[in-house]
Amino acid sequence: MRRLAEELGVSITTVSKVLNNQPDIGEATRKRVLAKVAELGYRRNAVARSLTLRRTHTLGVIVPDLMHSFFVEIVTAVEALISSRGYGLLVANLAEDPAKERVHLEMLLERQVDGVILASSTGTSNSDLLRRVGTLGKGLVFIDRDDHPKIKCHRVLTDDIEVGRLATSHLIGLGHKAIAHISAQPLVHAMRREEGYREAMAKHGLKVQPHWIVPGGFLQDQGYDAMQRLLKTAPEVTAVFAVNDPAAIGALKAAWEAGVRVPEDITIVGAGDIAHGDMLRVPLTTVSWSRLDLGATAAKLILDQLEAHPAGPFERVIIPPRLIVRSSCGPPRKR
Amino acid sequence: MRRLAEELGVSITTVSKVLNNQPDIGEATRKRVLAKVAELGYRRNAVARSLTLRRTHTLGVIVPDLMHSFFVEIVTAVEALISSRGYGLLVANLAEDPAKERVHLEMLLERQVDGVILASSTGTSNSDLLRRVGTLGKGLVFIDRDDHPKIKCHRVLTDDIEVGRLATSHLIGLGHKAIAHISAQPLVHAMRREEGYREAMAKHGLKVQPHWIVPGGFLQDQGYDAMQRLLKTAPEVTAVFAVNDPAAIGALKAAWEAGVRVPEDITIVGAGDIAHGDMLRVPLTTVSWSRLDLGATAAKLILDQLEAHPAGPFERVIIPPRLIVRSSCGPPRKR
DNA sequence: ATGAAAGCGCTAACAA
DNA sequence: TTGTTAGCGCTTTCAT
Repeated sequence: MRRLAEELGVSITTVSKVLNNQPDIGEATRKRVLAKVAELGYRRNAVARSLTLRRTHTLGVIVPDLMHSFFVEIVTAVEALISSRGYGLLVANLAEDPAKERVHLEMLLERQVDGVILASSTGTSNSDLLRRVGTLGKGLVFIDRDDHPKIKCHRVLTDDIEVGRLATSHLIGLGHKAIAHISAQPLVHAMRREEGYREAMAKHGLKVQPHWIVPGGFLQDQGYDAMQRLLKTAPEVTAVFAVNDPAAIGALKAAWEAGVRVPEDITIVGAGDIAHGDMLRVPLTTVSWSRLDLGATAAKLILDQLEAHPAGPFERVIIPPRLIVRSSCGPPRKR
Repeated sequence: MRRLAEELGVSITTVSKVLNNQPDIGEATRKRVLAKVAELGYRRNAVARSLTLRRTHTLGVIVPDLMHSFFVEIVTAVEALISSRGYGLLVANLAEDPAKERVHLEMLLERQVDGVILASSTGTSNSDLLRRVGTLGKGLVFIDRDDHPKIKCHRVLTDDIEVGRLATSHLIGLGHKAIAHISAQPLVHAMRREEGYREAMAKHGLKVQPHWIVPGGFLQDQGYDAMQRLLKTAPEVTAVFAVNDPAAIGALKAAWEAGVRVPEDITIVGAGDIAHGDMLRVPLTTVSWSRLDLGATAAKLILDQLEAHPAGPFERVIIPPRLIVRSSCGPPRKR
């Protein structure tokens, strides 16, 4: 910038003003500066700019598992929206290791991001840091999560109880009675899916046997293990609602390997609408809510808070879930 | 930091030195400072730090399609490695719109990233910017790409000719003679896959009919369209090598919808080893090279250049491809 | 319409 | 061992 000013014989201030479209600059000077900028291929230093402005025009996003298409789709939506508004996106992946969350949060805070979009994989830790994010005037949005009830921030999520109800009611509607659930602890969205499952069962007068609820997790391997256990301990079960699609796919795999056919012998429904779920060996019936809406809404909320309504209320946006019927579910048969 | 210094009655410099583990600080002072840091929950401002250091400890990565598991896996590997070394990752997605590449590159340069990892979707544009990346002393690595022959930078890629050979030879070995190729232009890695296809055909004395090469692209929809055309124009074809897995999946879909069975009526092989490729309706035979190695190597090269060997030679690392046989390929039959 | 000067929060010579 | 000083490249009052 100094170089520009020197070559043009104007002050640095003038250059700065042109670059920021300040109105108090003569048309002639403006043109000259702009020409020089183009000639030298000058680009202003966002780091220096951030230091004075106390704005980095950078957001951070933390996801539990970047390999899962669900989160990738959210990140993609966020990136698309904010990059069109001149923001950059720092991506941090927990790789399902909750301990990393703190490190990543600190990394983002150190880098002075203007806001954080978080799909936490821990329901209780790091609330000190999260609180600080708000205190520092930064934006904070929880996506697909409803933990940390004390933290004041935007939340964009689906109705997870409804997710559980939708999946379970579908199975019940097909005629199933012995319906198992592969669960995940201890995040509230997982617990709510289980709650929806229980509600649907109760509503139809079906009693849930304790051993029908098998602790699994959000990962394919965990769904696989859970299903293996389930096949042994609960031969009466004809249908399974898995907490999410990766777990459902793991369950599918475990079933095949055990020679149990899906959907003929056992029926499986997932949640989250994983990529290529329609192309699977058994196209997966699932519950879907828009990742695009989720990501775009989160991005919009945070950008609005930052640029338009710094003191606006904290929103809570529900992305409605809907059932997607494919072929992994059928009526019950004896096994 | 000033606050820290004031409360402790020492100079800002002293605090800075402690924070940077400088050896010329008394043990007592060091402890006092560290205690205060913990007490106040102080974290240094990376923006200010970057300004003086002229290092942001941030890398940028640009990928053509974040939704494609191939690139997500690379990004994941990069993020895992660099975040463990204290670096942040700015992610930019082209969403298969090559025009965005320039904007994203400028965004990264403006933000003074220490290096950029690039899987370009344009073979010729933006070489001015790319050259500048090198000039500015920043790291630059091409991943899975070998375009811009004039640009001096690290390159981590696979042997794409071999990819084409591997896929095609497999089909030939199965007894196929009329083998089509769904191609993509104009990036050299795509052209090399086609070259490998031609080589393998030639080596086995098979003549490639011009209409067997159908222009497609890297996207599922493009593979779908290409296959639809192919089914009409080349009924003699019994096997297809698609430029990548998404295109192969599109082709699979087009085949099913046309009532053509895979692999019985037509056999399909892809490239890139997409996530869940083994769980597809027809588990996809493909050529695979490690995305983890690709990403980790790229990250290592750039970090080494930055921290250890600023003047080291530009490396060219080849990640070897290998065939993964699943069930989308079988021997030829009449259609 | 233009510019001088101060300052954003930090690091690094160099002195003391 | 500690502190003083001068920037890093930019924006922003406030004069002129």
